[in-house]
Amino acid sequence: METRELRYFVAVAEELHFGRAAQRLGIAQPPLSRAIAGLERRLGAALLERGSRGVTLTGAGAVLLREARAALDAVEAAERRTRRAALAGTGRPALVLAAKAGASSELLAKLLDAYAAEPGAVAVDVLLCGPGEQAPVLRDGRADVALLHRPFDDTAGFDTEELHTEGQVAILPAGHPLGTRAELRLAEITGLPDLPLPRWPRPDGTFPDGPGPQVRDHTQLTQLIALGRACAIVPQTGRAGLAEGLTAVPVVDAPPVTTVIAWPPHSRSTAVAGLVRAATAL
Amino acid sequence: METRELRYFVAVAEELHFGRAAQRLGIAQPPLSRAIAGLERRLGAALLERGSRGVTLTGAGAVLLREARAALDAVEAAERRTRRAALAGTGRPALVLAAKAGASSELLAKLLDAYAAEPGAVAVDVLLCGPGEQAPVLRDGRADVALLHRPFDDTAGFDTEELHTEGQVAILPAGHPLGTRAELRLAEITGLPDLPLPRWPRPDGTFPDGPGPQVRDHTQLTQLIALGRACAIVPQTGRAGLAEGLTAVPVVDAPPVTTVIAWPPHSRSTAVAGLVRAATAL
DNA sequence: GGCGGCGATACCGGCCGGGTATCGCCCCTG
DNA sequence: CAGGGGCGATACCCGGCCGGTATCGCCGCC
Repeated sequence: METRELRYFVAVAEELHFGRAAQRLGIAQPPLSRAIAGLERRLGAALLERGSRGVTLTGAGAVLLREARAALDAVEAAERRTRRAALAGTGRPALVLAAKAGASSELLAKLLDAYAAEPGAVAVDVLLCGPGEQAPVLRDGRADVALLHRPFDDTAGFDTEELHTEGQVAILPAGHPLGTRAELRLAEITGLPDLPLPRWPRPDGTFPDGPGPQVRDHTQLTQLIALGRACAIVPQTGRAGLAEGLTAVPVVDAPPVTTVIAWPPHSRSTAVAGLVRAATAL
Repeated sequence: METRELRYFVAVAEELHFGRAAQRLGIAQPPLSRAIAGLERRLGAALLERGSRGVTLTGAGAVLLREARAALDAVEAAERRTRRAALAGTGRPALVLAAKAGASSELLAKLLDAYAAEPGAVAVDVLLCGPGEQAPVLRDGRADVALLHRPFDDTAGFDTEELHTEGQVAILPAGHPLGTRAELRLAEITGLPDLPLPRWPRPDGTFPDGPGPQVRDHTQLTQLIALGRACAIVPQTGRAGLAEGLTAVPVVDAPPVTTVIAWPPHSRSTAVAGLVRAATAL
């Protein structure tokens, strides 16, 4: 199977429409039809059900969609990482570290400093991601290493080392009655009608239903809290540099957050290994 | 990048010789040279150093070799799993479970029984592997799920659930002086000049240096022990059905062995999920 | 200096991927 | 019920690229 065929199939499987898929791929529709038909013939399996109103995936098609996405990510990763490795020594970014924007900034700074002090350290770029974006970025090669936060991020499929575990705090508007308490419990916060928890975007960009404002980044969040329109539960270090007008109160029964450093399991490169060593030595 | 190019590059990188690589690929040498040159041109990176005596990998080439192997495994896995999914319902093997030959046979039997009793269970094939072979088999799609044994097998890159933890025992020839002991320590066994630990093949098929006979499977091992030419340290359940002429003694300070069920992280198919559920419910 | 090994280059032929035109089918609608 | 439009499949053609053979250029070694 060629990657071209996989790309074609993914396009059709996502659009469920040959015409739109062809358009997205920048080719005409007939070659696309032929390519899919050829794929099905070679696999000896129907991948798509051509019904009278629209196209649907067969069981085998659903399997191929999942597997093809993973395979294409791996191919893309190969290309990107090779390009990056080729620049090592000459141009700059020999290693890309992905981290969630607005999180672990202190840890991140210490890590970069510690690694830079090592002999043989290469230039490290930091790629700041939206929540939950680190894993895909690591899978498709835009990054080589990532800082993830359990239990929010799924670390499945990567090698990891734990770096740090911390409790969580509630961030409240400064004047809020609960802000004077020494500690809180989850149940006291999740049910507040005046301060709903915000909704974060899902990986596909849409928002879950429910009350609470939609937020896309940290700045929006702090602003909303300061306005008294929301509250949030975040790891303790999120309290550092707390903006004007916000208070933090520990939430004793919130699950602890573990920051881990993660990398693709097959990429035991010396550069990655060095960064991991620096991280665990912190 | 097309998978053809990746296959070509891997062949050259492994052979470090264009002629032999071309032969292995079943093509002539000139198209291969051109394909690699094209790849290097498009990546803007030298992958191979053509020296006067032979070809060597550049840094970027080494990165691409690792990444390309992973990517090709993923593509192969996509193809195999799709073919298998297409047969589900009609022909038989809809799910393939990899397990180490000669290990966990009791657990395996219970697992297969428990899963078969579930509603909606599909046909499961068991693929018996040599030691350490389960992970590659899972990566390239020959299997969908595997039973692995920590700390021997590397579970990096997979989702896992722990099933069972057990201590290890030493297997000795029946008449051996240590065979009468109630328990042993690692240090008492590893140094025995008359009963060396056997050497298992590495993933590439070669054997590490050292004393001790070379063994490739469980049968050879038991035979060698019965002959008084070796001893072994194996998980407790390996004692079940102990062959004539062998004794087992617990090794109290050997690391415990955990049997886990593992599957590729992206393949949350209902069939795999059902098997995992059956396994954890044991 | 000649020879042999090896990768690169030159050149050619056939296949296949991609394009345009068109068909066949089904659904929807007036 | 007839007509039209949307959509995927088919027919057919062209060009590029993949793969083959022949040959060159370079280097090391008898």
